[in-house]
Amino acid sequence: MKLNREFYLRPDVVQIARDLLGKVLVTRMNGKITSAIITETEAYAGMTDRASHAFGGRRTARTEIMYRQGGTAYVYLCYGLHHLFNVVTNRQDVPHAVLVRAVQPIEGIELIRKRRKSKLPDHRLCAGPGTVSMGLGIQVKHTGLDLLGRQIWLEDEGVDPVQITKNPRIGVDYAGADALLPYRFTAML
DNA sequence: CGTACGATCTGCT
DNA sequence: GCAGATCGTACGA
Repeated sequence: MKLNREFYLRPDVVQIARDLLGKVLVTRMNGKITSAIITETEAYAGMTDRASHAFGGRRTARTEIMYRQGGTAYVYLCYGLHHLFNVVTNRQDVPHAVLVRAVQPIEGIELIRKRRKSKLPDHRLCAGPGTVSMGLGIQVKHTGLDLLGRQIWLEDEGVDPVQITKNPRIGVDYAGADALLPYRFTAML
């Protein structure tokens, strides 16, 4: 079952980041389905979070997507070459988002491996935010897509995540004190 | 306009 | 462990 709108509209983005562990991220590109279980996420708490693109209410052509209603895809280019996939949460005009940092392939593994051009074992194929998008075929052009649509969505039929750990986020040293917030969640399967 | 800098990955040492 | 890849975005002049 696809996660419903209510799941994404909930106000606590940190809770949603945790709840996304064990859920299934599915893409359908040119009729080809690939899917993977989410094992690592990070919460970005909108205007009050120095690590967020929307800090201070920053609202630009790129970040405009973050201000849409929960259940929207926010994809942006990082370091000029990586497409990072985020789940927008909360109601319209509250720019919260969850970055999906790692997944484990379950469906369409051959295609995922082909997209990745990698010989790594299955469970390491999409073990970082850039490789999640590459493996599932997600690109910047998909930013703004509705996650209740037919191209990218999330499902509830994953697994019960166990041994959830919470740590500071990666690569956000510029965020000062906010870099220490325990907004990163990792699950064992 | 010009420029500095990333919510990273890979391959080589 | 480290450097190089690579370019859109944001912001100041």
